[in-house]
Order: sequence, then C-alpha cells, then structure tokens
Amino acid sequence: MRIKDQAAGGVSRQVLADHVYEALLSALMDGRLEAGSPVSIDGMARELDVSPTPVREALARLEATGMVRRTALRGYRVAPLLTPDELADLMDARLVIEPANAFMACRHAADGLIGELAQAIDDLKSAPRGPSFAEFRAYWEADERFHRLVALYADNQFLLSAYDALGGQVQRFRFFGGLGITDAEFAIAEHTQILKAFETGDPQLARDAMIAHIRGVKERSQHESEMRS
Amino acid sequence: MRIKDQAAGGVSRQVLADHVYEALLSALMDGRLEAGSPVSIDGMARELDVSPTPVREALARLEATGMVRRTALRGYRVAPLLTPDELADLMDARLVIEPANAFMACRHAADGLIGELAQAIDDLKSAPRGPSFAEFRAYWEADERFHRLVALYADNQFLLSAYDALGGQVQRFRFFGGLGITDAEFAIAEHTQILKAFETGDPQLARDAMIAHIRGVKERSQHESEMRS
DNA sequence: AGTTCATAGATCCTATAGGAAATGTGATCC
DNA sequence: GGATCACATTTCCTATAGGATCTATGAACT
Repeated sequence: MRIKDQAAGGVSRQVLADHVYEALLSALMDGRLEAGSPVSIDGMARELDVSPTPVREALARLEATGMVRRTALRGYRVAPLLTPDELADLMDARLVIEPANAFMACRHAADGLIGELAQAIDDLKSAPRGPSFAEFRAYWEADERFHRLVALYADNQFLLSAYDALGGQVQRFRFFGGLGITDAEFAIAEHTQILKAFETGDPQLARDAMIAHIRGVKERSQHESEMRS
Repeated sequence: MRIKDQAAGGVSRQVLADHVYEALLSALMDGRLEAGSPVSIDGMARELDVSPTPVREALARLEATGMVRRTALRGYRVAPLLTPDELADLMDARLVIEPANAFMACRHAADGLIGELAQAIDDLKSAPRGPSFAEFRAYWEADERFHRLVALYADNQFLLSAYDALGGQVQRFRFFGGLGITDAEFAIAEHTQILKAFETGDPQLARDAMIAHIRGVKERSQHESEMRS
C-alpha cells in the first residue's frame, strides 16, 4: 500500500515547479543564462522536458528575487548586471541591515551560533577559489551561509525577510567577470573578527565588526569595478 | 490597423494574472479571506471565472509578499495574523530600515519630496477613519504612501526592496479587529514632525523624527494588543 | 457502539491545445 | 535598389482534460 511512493518521494514529494526553479537558479548563478537575454517559457519547457505550466510558476517565483524581470506580454528576461553605482548602493543597504542583525544576534546568541559560524569560516578557508562558478561555488555557499546565520539568529522574521530581499542580488556580483575570488584572505580575516566579537558577547563589538567587514567588501568591489572599466 | 486594441488596452494590455493578483490582494487586505483559511486554486478560478492557470501564477507571486503560504502538495493558505510579539518584531525591523531611509532621503531631497509628503499628511487629516476597511482604506493608503515616499527618495533600489519586503505585513496589522484608526492624531503629529525635519534639511533630525514616530506606533500597537487579550 | 474500510468529492499538479500578438523572412512593387 | 506587405514561425497566454492524492461521508463488521 503505497510503499513504492513512500520510497520514491520520501516524506514530502517534490513538485515539478521546484525542480524547474532550482534548474533556472543554477543556470542564472553560473551565467549560462546571460544577463539581458530572454528566457522563453516554451523554450525552457522543451529544454527541461516539462510542460510550460511549471516553468511559468517557477519564473513567477523567481521574479520576486530580482533575478529575472517580466514585461507584460513579452515574457521574461534575465535582469541586467549591477553597475558600479548599484553595487555601492547594495553595500549601503547591507550596511543598514546586517550590523543590526549582528547586534541582535549577539544578544540572544545561543552557543549554536558560535559553532556554526566557526564552521562556515573553516569552509571558507578550505573552499577552492577558481575562476569558474563550479570551482568557487562552495566558497560562495559558505559566505552566504555565514551572513544568513547572523540574520537567522537575530530572531526576527522581518529582518530576515529584508535580508533575503537583498540576497538575490548579492549572489550575482561575485562571479561577473569570472576571475574567481580575489579577496578571500581579507574576507576570512574580517569574518573571524566578527566571530571573535560574538565570542565576547558584546553586541556593540559585533555590530562594529560587521560594519568593518561590509565596508571592506564595498571598498574592494569598487576597486575591482574601476579596474574593469 | 489595431486601433481598436490600442484603445481597449492602452499602451500595455492587461494580463489576466494581474487582475487575479489585484483581486486576491483586495480580498486579503479587507479580510474577506480570513487568516489561516485555505485558498483553493480551482475554487478561486471558479469564483473569478477564469482558468486555474492565471490563479496559480498570481498565487506564486503573492507568496513572495508573505500574504499567503504554500505547502508542497496541499495548496495555499492565508498567512496567520501577527501575534503581539511579531508585531513588536515588525516595528523593530522598521526601526532598522526606515530611519536610514529618512536620513538618506533628506540628503538628496528634491523639493518634490516635501510637497508630496505634505500632500500625504493632508490626505491623512481628511480621510475617514471608520471601523470597516472601506472606510479607512484612504487613510491607510495615505499612510503607506508617506513612508514609501521616504523609501523612494532614499534613491537606493535595495533599501526600497527591503522596505517592500516588510510591506505586505505592515498592511495587515491595521485592520485586525476592525475598530478603525485609533491613533490618527498621534500619527499625524509625528508625520508632521518628520516633514518639518525634512524642511530643515538636517538628515540627523529626519532620522530622529522617524525613530520617534515608529517607536510611537510600536508603543501604541502594543498597548492595543494588551487590551485585546 | 466503536472501528475500519470503501466510495465520492475536492484539490493539486501536469500536459496538451488553440487563440492572439510579436518577430522574422521573403516576395512584390515603385 | 529600397520600401512595403504577406506569410510563417515563435512566443505568450488561457482554457480544458486527466491522473494522483487528500479529505470526508457513510456503510459494514466485530
């Protein structure tokens, strides 16, 4: 009695739209779908060998992340890359939200947070940093995990939503250009400072460490943008 | 040569999913769709006299706003109402984002902003404040417009996204209970203080005025929550 | 009487089909 | 030769149909 289904699907069966969502996210992240290029619903359905219906639903969800944009009757397009100015704006927005997250997370910081942050830093150290997305994906994943942990332990669903609202864009500046991670040593050092601040339990210190980190990221990314132009 | 279509649809023809989105948003806002109740895709399609496909797409978009939640194979439900603690969290999150918006908006505040803020305050004063949503809808609209203007003039798309990520929830605490606007006088006074700060052109003042306002909202809403329980 | 089973209904999910609009290509005409 | 028009293709958008799963009502059995 339905044992086969249980074995196949596990506790919660996967929905096809979720698969499409993941596939599109991957394609967007590693640049197979280039910025500005159109994303055809029917075409993507043929490519993924599904019907257009789940593709349509996955794209509707992706639109909220800012990765794709929709025009009324002309379909979806991959959102354009960030200009240097927009990159600076993104960092300014992070400077508003993430230091507050750090402050709050430090107050009711369970021991769990310290350990998980340390783990994320270790993963950063050991992850490869090559030029292709496949090579530095683990690095990006650990970086994203570190910051999201802080947002998570701030224990405020609305601040987490606000952080996530930035997330879709955060992912994209890392790989544009495909020259790999160039500031890993700086980032790791700054993350370690944040961890140390959490260990002291002083919220003010945690906030300041986060500010210093994001300012560092902003400065370095601006520098790279200038060199590229 | 397609003049009829131009006249009918204007510059950009409406898509059916957009209509469904608007209809659902209205139903959610004025409580016709109660918190916790399921939102059937097929049922809603019958009720609105469309096919399930556009309903599915509209719900996928709505999910990102936090108004509805989706469980894998069991459909959508209206998100539950905020508890007093969650309400406090929401205000804390606003205290992180909106004062920063006010600070930045004040720096490159065009004259347009002053006038539009004044208009929003005038609308607040003249709007009815009755218990039903239809009665205080104009009030809510003016309130929302005031805060979004500040976010808009901060001139940072990411901060605007972060503000919007809170927006879906902001809308919902206003009408739960249906006793109308009880703190209009306080709110109008605080908004006026913010406007005055903008007129001086001092970003620090604008920030402080916004902080004072949101703290006021938080205090008053907590008070109401206690009385209700 | 209480539990178990079966049937019916509702619902979600996916695929298919077809209409409408936009885009691209080739032929015709000045 | 260049512009215009007709046609085909692509694409979006919506509707319909059917399979799979969940829920609920009622019957049968211990």
